[in-house]
Amino acid sequence: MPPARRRTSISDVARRAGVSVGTVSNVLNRPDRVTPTTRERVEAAIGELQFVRNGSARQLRAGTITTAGAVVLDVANPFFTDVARGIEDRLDEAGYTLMLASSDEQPEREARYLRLFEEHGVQGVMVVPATDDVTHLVDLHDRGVRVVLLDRPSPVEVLSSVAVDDRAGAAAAAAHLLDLGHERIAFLNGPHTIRQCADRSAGLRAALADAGHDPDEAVVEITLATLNADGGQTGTQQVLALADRPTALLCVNDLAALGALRTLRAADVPVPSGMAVVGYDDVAFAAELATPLTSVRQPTHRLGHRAADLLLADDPAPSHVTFQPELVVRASTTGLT
Amino acid sequence: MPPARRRTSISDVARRAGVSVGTVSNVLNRPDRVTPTTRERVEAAIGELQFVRNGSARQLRAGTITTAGAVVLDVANPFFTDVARGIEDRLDEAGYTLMLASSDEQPEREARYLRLFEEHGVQGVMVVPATDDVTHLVDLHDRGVRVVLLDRPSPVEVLSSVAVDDRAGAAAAAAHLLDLGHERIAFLNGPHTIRQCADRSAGLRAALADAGHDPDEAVVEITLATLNADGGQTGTQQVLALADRPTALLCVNDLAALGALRTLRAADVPVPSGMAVVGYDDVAFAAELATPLTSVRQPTHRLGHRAADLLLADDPAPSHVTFQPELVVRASTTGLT
DNA sequence: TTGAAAGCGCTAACAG
DNA sequence: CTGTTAGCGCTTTCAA
Repeated sequence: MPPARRRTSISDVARRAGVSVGTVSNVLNRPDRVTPTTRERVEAAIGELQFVRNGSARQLRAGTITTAGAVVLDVANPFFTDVARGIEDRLDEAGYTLMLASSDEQPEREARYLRLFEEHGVQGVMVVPATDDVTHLVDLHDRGVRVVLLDRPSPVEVLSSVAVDDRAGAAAAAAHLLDLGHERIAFLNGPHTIRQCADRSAGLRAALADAGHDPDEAVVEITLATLNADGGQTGTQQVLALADRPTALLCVNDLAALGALRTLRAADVPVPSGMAVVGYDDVAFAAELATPLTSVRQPTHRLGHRAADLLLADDPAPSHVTFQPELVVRASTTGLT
Repeated sequence: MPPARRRTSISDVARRAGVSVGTVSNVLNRPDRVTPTTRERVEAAIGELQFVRNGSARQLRAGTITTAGAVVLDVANPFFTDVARGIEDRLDEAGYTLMLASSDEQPEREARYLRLFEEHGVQGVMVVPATDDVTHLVDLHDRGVRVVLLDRPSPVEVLSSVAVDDRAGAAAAAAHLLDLGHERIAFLNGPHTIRQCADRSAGLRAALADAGHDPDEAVVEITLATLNADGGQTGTQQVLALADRPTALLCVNDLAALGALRTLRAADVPVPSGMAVVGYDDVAFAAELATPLTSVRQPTHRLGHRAADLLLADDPAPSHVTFQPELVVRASTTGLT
């Protein structure tokens, strides 16, 4: 940690150019209001001194900035980076900048970044909440920060949200597996404090119940410690150790499915004859795996784009957008190439 | 874009609690210097008013903050997110926060984010330069911002850098392909303005020359528009259209290799008998693909961790760290499972 | 067109 | 232990 440096300020520039600070500020913000001659002098001074505006001071006066923040569960998950990309693209059009952070599903980390963003006066935040409790987000909203819930429907009217129907996604996967004759399904899921996970669980059970099965019998749900390949690996090991082993495996995301496939291969369990596998998100590599992965596709880019839309909207009234997912069937369930 | 909101300030809190602003500041920063009774009163006021510190003002006084910025080429590339993860982990230990941005290999975008970071007084920046010219980074350094070059060796002594030996990586891939009898290699590379790409090209050619081949004959280099799966797909189509088709394909990263494999499969070109494929980065999914991918592994997490180390170092003297890559051989070159 | 000066919200030095 | 106050760098009236 180096010692605090003394940055050159607007008054250094003013002195150098032989003008007042007000004039420097003018060439910076309203160049037309200043004589070309003096402007050139000031610009020369800026160049020589390598002057860079102090954003904090600027913002302190202005109150807020053209920056938005996003907090997702895991930047290492392609699903979230694709969503972030959608956000960035939309923000870019409006001249806004995105600050991206990852909560790692930890509410404290989420809170920390949210606070950082708020303290620095962002226009708004888009967040995939790490927990079911959104009161802190409502508070944030009440303090004048635009809040858009990402990837999950808002439990409260006042917060905007852009989501994908998670019950439908899980139900589609369930229907497909039932079609193929599977009657016991293991679900490698995240904790139900994450709404998407709770919804997918509900969707899965509802679909099974509709088909005349007892969900408590038909579904073995395992809660993953981490929603990535390592989590999927550990979860799959647990499934394999089960006495009455299910014949199909639904994974909370494709990263977990990757871990599952790896584990099944190591255990010499053929896919799908020994165990059918369904992922979630349909990330880029899903189609290219050793066993191409059946997965629930979500409109990632549009999700992010739309969220940024709501963030930037002139009308502060909250909106709630829900997209529909789509099951993409591949060899990990059908065995067909 | 909502209108500027009036945030509640420290003086609002002071008024409410019936104390001075100095006292409020004290309970915020040095709680021990204030009587428990008044502290409670102030804390109550903070709670009632939902007060949130104004970071800009705070920082304006302090001069700089415990935040670092990182600009990578593409956040959607797992290689970079893994590096970012290494950075974050190290920064976290020191109580620092990371602001992550993606330049998309565009120098203007890189400059924009760098400026944003600098204006907001970050302690330092870690950047994977989008161009070969680093004078703007030297200037940044001269202005007192810590600069660490990520994933490429510094061309100037004064800038710290953390890199992986790109010539060695490409050379290892070349040696492996030569061993297998390949004498013509297509290289799906990025523009040479990106140093890593230039170095890998040089390493590849040098290795071939050392083995007695004429690099101009043995290597067909194709420059990708985008360093991802789409780029790899387009590049591979070009390779397949070549009159004297090479027998091996080296890709600038695993994303491009993913696109290559997809394209080869669509064209019914068997891997590796019709075309051997080597990736770069050895990302998580490389081992799980339909044809497990031979790839050059880089120590991503350590790379980021080390970069953050340099950023945080007490000693401002520049260091230059180079890691060695490691070729991981899989079926996409050997055909063995 | 340019300059002088107030003030954004906060922290820290100094008085009381 | 608490209050007063200067000042961080900038933008923006208001005067000249």
